[in-house]
Amino acid sequence: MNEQQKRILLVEDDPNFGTVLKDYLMMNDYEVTHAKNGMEGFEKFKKDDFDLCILDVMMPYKDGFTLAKEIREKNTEVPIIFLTAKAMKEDVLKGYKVGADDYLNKPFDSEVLLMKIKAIIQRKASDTVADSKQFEFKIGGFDLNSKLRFLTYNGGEQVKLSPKENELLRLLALHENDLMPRELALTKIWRDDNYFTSRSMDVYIAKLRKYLKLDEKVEILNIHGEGFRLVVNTEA
Amino acid sequence: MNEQQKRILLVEDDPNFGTVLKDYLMMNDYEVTHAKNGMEGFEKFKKDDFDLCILDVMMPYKDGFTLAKEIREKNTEVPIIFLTAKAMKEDVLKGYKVGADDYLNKPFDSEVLLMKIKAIIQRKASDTVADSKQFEFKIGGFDLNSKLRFLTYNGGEQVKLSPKENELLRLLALHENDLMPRELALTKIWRDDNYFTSRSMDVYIAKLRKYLKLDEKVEILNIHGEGFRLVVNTEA
DNA sequence: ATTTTTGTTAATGTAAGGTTAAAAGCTATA
DNA sequence: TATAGCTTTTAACCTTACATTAACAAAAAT
Repeated sequence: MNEQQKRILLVEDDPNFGTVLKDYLMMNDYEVTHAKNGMEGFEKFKKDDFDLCILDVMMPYKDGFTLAKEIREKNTEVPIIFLTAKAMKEDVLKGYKVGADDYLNKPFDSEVLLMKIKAIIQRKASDTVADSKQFEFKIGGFDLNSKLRFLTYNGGEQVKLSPKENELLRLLALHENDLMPRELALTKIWRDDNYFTSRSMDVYIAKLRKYLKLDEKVEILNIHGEGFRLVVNTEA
Repeated sequence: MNEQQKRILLVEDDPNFGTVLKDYLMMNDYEVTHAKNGMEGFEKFKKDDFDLCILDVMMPYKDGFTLAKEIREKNTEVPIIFLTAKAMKEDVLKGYKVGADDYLNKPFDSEVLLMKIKAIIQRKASDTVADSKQFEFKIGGFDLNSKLRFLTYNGGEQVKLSPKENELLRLLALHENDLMPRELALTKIWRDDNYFTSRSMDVYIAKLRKYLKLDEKVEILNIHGEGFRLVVNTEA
């Protein structure tokens, strides 16, 4: 077998620590690009295609969170790990809002980092692959253009979708006729899973159902405790 | 929300360390059964269904390797992690021969353990799904889709099943025409075996019988004191 | 005959989901 | 910086879905 080497963008301003970490990761079969600050990090990010970003939070010019936000604007998928100088709850929260997949307090055990990297990359690999690039869907009489965020019924009028509406419907469409687990939507779209985000999602389901009412063959079913299922009934 | 809690069997004779570790794992959303020695460990293993076993190697009466061997005889799948007092190559090898999935030298970083657990459980999950988890069954004129939790009769309308209904019917289907022991359903589905859960199960049997009435060739028979048997009569 | 086990229906309590509306966040633009 | 126009979250209230327990009848075992 032999998966191809995974590519990591490491943004770390401390030259000693940065080089050591880079070498360590390379020894563990990752291809590592090391940027010395946020600016450089973003440049390198745009130029290349990474499987994971490891960002130091404390950096001159451009801190890790700001960089992460910029990266997220370009790419909503790539996993991000933050390195923080010490446990700072505020920061951690802020990090999660940007869509961090994990964070680590320096100094950290390098083996822990390695395990996290493995877990994260593997997780992403199993979700994403084919999915991540599909933006147009036929759903019964509807056409969803997920890039431009609109829904048309029988070529007629276009309904504009909000970002969340759009992502949720897209996720449902990707799993048409199959279970779309609640948890999946929450982690992929809301990047958080708690009572309120879950209720928020229910609100969006209600909105989507309203849009989809035009075609009575299309419906969103609930699977209690599991998630939702977008079905398109074939028969009359 | 969400995946169900994973169950860990922890066999560790040092009471202090054992309790601390148990608490730590429980804080991280695992359900932990703690056994204080190999004997007890094996008893608990037989009674329940675990997703992972963590075995201390050094234990009085029955060491971890011996226990692992016994466990393997009952179950070739369940992942096993060994805790060894210190790096001992010999032992490690011996462990792998028994089919250990990993080992850790005490003292170890608890976060590392956590990551290993996650990785191992996930890996198993992804192996297993396809094979051992069968989700579609034909039962006479019925089709059971156990993933989406519905039952159709002759391609007609879909009846939604509750989680318990679904799991119970699936278990019966897995043993079609054969005895499905009461105790099996109780430990696998209810994860508990007492008067009330047993009565609860009877209620579910009644519910399933109601659904299955549509096809008079399909029935659930009781084997007094033993369990139930899902039969599909072939002749007219 | 009488004690256990099972069959079945109904009642109860709790959790999850459906829906709408109000509040809070954003962003752009005046 | 105020404001208009959106998006998203939170709140509230209601309905449905589930699992358990109770209650009583029937069947099987002793």
